[in-house]
Amino acid sequence: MQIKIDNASDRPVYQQIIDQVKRDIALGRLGKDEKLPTVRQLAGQLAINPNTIAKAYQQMEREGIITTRPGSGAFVANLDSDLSSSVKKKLISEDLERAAVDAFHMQIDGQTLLKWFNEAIEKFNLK
Amino acid sequence: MQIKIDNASDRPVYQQIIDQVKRDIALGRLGKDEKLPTVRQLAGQLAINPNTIAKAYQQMEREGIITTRPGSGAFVANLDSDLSSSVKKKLISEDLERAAVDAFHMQIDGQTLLKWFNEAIEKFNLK
DNA sequence: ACACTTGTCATATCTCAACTATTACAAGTA
DNA sequence: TACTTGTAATAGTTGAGATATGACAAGTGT
Repeated sequence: MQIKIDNASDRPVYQQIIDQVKRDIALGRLGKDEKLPTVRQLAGQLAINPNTIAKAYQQMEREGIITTRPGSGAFVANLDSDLSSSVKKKLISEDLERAAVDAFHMQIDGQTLLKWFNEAIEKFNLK
Repeated sequence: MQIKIDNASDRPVYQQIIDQVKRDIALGRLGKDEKLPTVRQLAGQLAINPNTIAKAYQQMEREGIITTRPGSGAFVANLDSDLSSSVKKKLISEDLERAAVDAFHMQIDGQTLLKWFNEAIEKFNLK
């Protein structure tokens, strides 16, 4: 479990942890039932407060990404999204439209953007 | 100039304003040299502090999105991106990969994601 | 049973970004 | 000259994020 914290980032530390765990799962680097580092382990390794790690784990559990058990640890859960299709589309389209707006202002043409999009999804085996 | 503030959003107010101005420009609703609402106007309309509007305008000027002149107002500037191609790709790919990761966890297949992507870029006439 | 590990909880404290409130000023407009 | 406009400065409030520390209940291993 290789996690890196970018202190220059405007993104909070606990959110960076969530991002990277979700990314590793999507990339297949973390499989179902696989064990995550313990709260105190990761806190020591990253030299940050255990509460911050705990916050990340708790939020991921709420999202259904992992399951946690005191005494055992934290483990990757099943893929199980209970969101409605319309909510899913809304959440994801926000990211996609933000990319499109930025592309416009950066004068990126549609063809280039599509190429980058394909590169992005090839990293993750969607479907 | 129709701007809506979502107080429930985790996104700061000044950032929401920037998002929507950039979006309106990309959508063609705001054209070059077109005048934005004055700081005090928009502040009154949204019932928020003028400083917050000013902050948004200042940041947009720094980004080259608009030009401002005391006494006159704020106006849409030229499209003029000075970022290198690699930086552009990095910034945009962050959004695209985030969408891909979320899609994975929401169990969205690649085909559906591609459809949503096309819908997103059709709103903006990219080239 | 016992010692240990693990996630969780609670409290207190610190920092910083965001926002508000208010006043003043310089540049442009009419 | 009177007015509008963006900008600046100062002071204050709020909340999120992070830290420090200690305790607790649930699970593990012997």
